[in-house]
Amino acid sequence: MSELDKKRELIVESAIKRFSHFGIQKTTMNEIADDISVTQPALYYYFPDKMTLVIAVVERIMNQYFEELHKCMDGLQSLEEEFYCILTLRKKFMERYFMLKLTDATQEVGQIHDSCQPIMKNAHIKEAAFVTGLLEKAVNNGSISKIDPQKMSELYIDILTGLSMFVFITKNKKLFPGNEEFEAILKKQEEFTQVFISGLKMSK
Amino acid sequence: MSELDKKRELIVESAIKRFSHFGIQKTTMNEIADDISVTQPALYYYFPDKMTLVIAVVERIMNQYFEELHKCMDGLQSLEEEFYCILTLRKKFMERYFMLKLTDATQEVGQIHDSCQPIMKNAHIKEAAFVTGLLEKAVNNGSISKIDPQKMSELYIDILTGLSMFVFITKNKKLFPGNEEFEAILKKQEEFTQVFISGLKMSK
DNA sequence: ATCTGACCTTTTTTATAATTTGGTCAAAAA
DNA sequence: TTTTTGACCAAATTATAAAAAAGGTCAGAT
Repeated sequence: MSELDKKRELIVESAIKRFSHFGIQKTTMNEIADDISVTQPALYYYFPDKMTLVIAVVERIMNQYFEELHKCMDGLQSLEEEFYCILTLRKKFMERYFMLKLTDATQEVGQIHDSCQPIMKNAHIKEAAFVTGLLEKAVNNGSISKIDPQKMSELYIDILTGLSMFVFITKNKKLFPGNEEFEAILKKQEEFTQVFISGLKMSK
Repeated sequence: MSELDKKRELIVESAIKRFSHFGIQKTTMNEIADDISVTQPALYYYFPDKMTLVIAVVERIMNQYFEELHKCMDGLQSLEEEFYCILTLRKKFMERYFMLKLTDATQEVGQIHDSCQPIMKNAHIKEAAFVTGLLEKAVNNGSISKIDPQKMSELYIDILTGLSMFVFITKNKKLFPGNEEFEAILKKQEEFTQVFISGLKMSK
């Protein structure tokens, strides 16, 4: 890794810390510069603008997610185990990066979050493809019936996301959610997963 | 119905029209008064404050929902038919009263929507109880397995609501959603319902 | 019992000034 | 050449104050 890339990494690391604590909008380029003891214009030598830095941060987070996703699948046999593993990993990342408002972006100023949309869309496609793979394996296993893996994976993920939003919006009056909310989401997602898998086992 | 109640009805009708077109916040008591050709203080003879009027409006809408819900169940046999009927009715009401932000209330000023919360919570309980009834019937029918009707009805409704939020938040960049969004929601909800019912048919 | 005009208080809007922020650039430092 | 800086700018954000509009009250008219 080149010296330039090392510094880039340092900046991204610092940005992640502030972004995930204060949010993207509440973090200034000056603060990030201070964190790594350089002046603000120095940042612009590594990243042409804030948007590019944000994108680098989000990409890094999503890559980490998929890395851990593949890792935690190790040794799992059943679709049940695999799905429950996904749920806990999603919870972990949602808790950690909630302030980035990666999924909702409601009431946040547009520009920057709009620029993340392509990455998030790509991540969604990637995650859907991953789940599709799990479903195909299960179909070939004979552990579930011959459904449309593509369609079902998309539906599954959308419902997981929808349930998160549901809890945040209806149950959360506070500024940011605590452990109870994340637990509530997980519980609902688990309940759903159980029925969903049963549904997949049934022939259409 | 007394003369007083008639006038109250007139006011509520007028309020519903404006609320569902411009939203609650953007509708003034003066405008409602003008609509029925009285001065603004006259309204306060029938409703002590705006909040009370809003509550009356929301209650009226929810009552209408449950009335139509019971009506459209007539002659239906299977759980599939019943669930699909619920979906289309929910779509109808969501389209009609979207501007009231009954379910989300994000970015809306708190006070008034907070006052609707008890009604909406009650409506949720009522709807859940209704679905519970359908599930119990289906269990007794033998058309689905012996699941926990209470728990499953709650889960079902929460996922329906979650899917609505999902589409609105992720797919809708525009200020208010059009027919495509409502159709997208319905489609996802139908797909989900199909798998869900299959899941209910499986024994745990 | 129902409604009105006049009035009050609190919010919300609007207009404007002050500040901060993202971003640039020539020149210095490494 | 590569990296960093101080000085600077324009656009966006925030702070402040004035104006308008909103919700709500009340004595008295109908």
